[in-house]
Amino acid sequence: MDVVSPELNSLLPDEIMDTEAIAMEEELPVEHLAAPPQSEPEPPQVPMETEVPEIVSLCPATTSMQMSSASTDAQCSTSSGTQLLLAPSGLITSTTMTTTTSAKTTGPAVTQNLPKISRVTVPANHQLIINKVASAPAADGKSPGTAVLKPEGQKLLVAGLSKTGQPIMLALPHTWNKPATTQGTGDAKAQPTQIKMLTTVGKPVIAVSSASQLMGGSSTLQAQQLKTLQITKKPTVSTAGPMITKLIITKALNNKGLSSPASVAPVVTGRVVTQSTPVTPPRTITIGETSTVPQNTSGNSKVAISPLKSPSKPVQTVGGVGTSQFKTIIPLGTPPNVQQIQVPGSRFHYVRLVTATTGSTTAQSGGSTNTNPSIQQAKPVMMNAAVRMSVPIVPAQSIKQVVPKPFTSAAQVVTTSQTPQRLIMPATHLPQIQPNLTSLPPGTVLAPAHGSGNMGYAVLPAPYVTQIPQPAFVTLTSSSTFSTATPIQTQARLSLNGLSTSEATSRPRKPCNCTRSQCLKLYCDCFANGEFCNNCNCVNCFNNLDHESERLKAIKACLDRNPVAFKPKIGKGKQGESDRRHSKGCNCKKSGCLKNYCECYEAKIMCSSICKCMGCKNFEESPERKTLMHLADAAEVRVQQQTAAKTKLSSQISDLLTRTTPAVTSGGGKLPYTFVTKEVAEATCDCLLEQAEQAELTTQPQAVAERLILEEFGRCLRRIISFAGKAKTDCPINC
DNA sequence: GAGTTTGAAACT
DNA sequence: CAGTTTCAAACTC
Repeated sequence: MDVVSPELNSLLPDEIMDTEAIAMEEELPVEHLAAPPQSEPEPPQVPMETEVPEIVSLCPATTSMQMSSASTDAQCSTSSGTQLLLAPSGLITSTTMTTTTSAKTTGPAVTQNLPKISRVTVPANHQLIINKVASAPAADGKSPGTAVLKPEGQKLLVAGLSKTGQPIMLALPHTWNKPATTQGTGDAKAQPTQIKMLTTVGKPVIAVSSASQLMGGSSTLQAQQLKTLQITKKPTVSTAGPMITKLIITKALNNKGLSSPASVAPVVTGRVVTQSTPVTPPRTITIGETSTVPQNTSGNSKVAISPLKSPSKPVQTVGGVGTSQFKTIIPLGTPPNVQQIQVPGSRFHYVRLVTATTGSTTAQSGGSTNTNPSIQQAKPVMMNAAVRMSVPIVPAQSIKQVVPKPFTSAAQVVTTSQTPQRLIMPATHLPQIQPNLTSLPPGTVLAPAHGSGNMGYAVLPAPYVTQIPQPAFVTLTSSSTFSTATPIQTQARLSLNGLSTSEATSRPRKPCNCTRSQCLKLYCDCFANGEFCNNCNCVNCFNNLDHESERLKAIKACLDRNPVAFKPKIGKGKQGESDRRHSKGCNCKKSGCLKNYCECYEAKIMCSSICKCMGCKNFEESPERKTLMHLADAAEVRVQQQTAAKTKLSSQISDLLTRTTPAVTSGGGKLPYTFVTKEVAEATCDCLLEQAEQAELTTQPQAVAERLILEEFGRCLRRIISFAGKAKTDCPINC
C-alpha cells in the first residue's frame, strides 16, 4: 500500500478535511520521501470514524532499568509529521514502514526521553485529544505505563475493530518515521524490525521483537495460531551501523501469559491506554520500542501486547519465555475528545482528532509488575500536533492468514476472519487522482503520507461493504516509501493452501479466470470489487501486492475513466421506483435481460428506465419473467420441501425406534415393524393414493401434492405406532 | 471440458 | 459520444 502524497491533501474534500493547523515539524529529511510542500497549508484535519478507536501506540521504549535517562529528543522530534493510518477494521492487510531505529545509548538499550502525552481523552464531543506533557518524562523506567506520543511523525493506524466493534488505532513509534543514530553496542548486524499483528477474533495484539526473535520465535507464534502482521523497518540513516529491528504485533490466544511476570526480558514495553466514554471508549495501546536489542535476548524478547477491554483497569503484564507477553493498560483520565463529522453522501462516520492544547496529567499505566531489567519501559512519544485524519472505517473483516515475509521491506498483515476473506486494495501515491472519497470503493483508507509536514493519504479501495456484511481487510501503509520509485510492497499473502478450510469454503466470490487482463481491469470481478485475487484461476495475475505499483496504476486508470468505477452498481433508485436498481442500467440486446448476462437480472432486480436494453423482458408485468420467477420459486420450494420431508421422516423413524424400545425390553411385546403387515402396508398405500388423487383433482402443484402425500404418510405411521402401543396382535389400519 | 454467446469494459 | 474491440462470465452442447 502506498500513501498518497501530500499533494493530495489539498485535493481532499473540505468535508472531511479540517485545515486547522497542526504544528508539523519537518526537521529530518527523509531522502526517499517526497519533499514536503513548504508552502502548502497545514494538512487538513481528517475526521476519523466515529467509532471510538482503540489506539495502539508503538513508541520507542525506554530501555531497561540500567538505561539512563539520556534524552533522545532530537531523534524523536525530527519526525516528518503526524501520520495516521486508518484501515477498515477487522482485517489488517499489511503495512510497511521504513524508519530508522532510534538508538542513542551507550549500552545495548536505548533510552529515549520523549515528551509524554499528558492524556488522551475522548470527551462527549468525540474529539480525541492528546495532551502534551509540559516536561519530558523521565526515562527511568518507573513509569512503564505511561503512554507517550510523539509530537510529530507519529503514526497512527486503525488496525481493526475490537470485539466490541471499536476501531483499534496503532500509534507507531516516532522513530519509525525518521532515521536515527544507533550507538553503543557496536553491533553492526542489521536487525530488521518487524511488527506483527496477530488477531484472533478481531482483536489485535502487538508484540515487538528483534529480527532474530522473529525468526526464532515464529514457531511459537505459529503454535499459538497467531495471526501476524509484519512491518519491516529499515533504517534510512545510521551512523553506527544499520539497525533493523522487527516489531511483531501479536496476539497470543493464551491470555494467561499476560498476567505472568516475564522471565525473559522483552524488547519493548507495551501500553494499553483505555478510555472510558459513555458509548464507545477508544483504547490506546502504546508499545515502547527498544532501539537496541541485545542479541542474547533473541527468541525471548518478543512481547505480545493485547488490548484489554477493561477501560478503567490498568493492567500491565509481562509475558514469559517463549510466549512473552507484556501488556499495559493505561486508563485515561477523561474521555477522548472526538468530534463527529458527517460527510455528505458518505456512509462513513468520521471523527476529528484534535491536538490537545493543554494537559497536565500523563497517561500512565497501572503499577508495573515488570521487574525484569531487560524489559523496556515504553517511552511516551509526544504528539503536539493535532491528529487530523478523516478516514472511513468499514466493518471489520478479519484476515485469516499471514505468511510472514522474512526480512523484506514489505509488511504483511493477516488477520483471522470469521467471515469470508476479503482484502482491501493497497493504496498508492496518486496525486493526480482527485480524492473524491465517494467515488472510492467503500472501505477505502486514507493514510497520511510521510515525509512532509502535510499528511498524505493512502487510498485503499475496499470491497463493497454495503453488499458484504463484514468485509475483511486490514490496511497497512508504507508511508515512508510510497513516493519512491520502488515502493515497499506490502501484501497479505492469502494463498489457498494457507487458508483454513472454513475460510476457503466461505469465500464470497467465485475465483476469477482472467487470462489477459492481468486482473487489473474491471473485467476481473475481484479487481472490480476491490479485492485481491485469492484462490483464483487467473493467469499472470497482477491483482496482488507483489504488483502493487501496477495495480495502483490500474486503479488510477479505472478511476480516471470512471470516478465511480468502484462504487456498487446496484443502488437505490428514485422515489417511486424500486429500492434497488442498476446505477447505469444494462445494455442487453439478445438476452432479453432474463439471463445472467444482464447485470440487472443477475442482481435480481428489474430493469429500469435508465436501461438501454433491447427486447427487455425483465420488467414487472413480463410474462416471461413471471414464468422464470415461478419456475425458480417452484424449484426452490421443491428443494425445501424435500429437505423438510426427509427431515421429518427421519425424525419419525427415529421416534418410532425410540418408542418401541420399551416394547423390546419389556418382554413379551411385539416389535413395531411386526405390525406393518401386508394389510397395513396396503392400507397405507391406499391412503397415500387417495391423497394424491385429491391433490390432482384440486390441481395442486406437484410440490404441494408431494407435501400432502408425505403428511398423510406421517399420519399413517403415527397410527401404526399407536396401534403397536395398544395392541398385541396385528391390527388393520382403517383409513 | 470445449466451444459459443453475451454484454460490460476498454479502446479508438 | 459512437463505433469497435477486448475480455471474461454465462451459457450450451
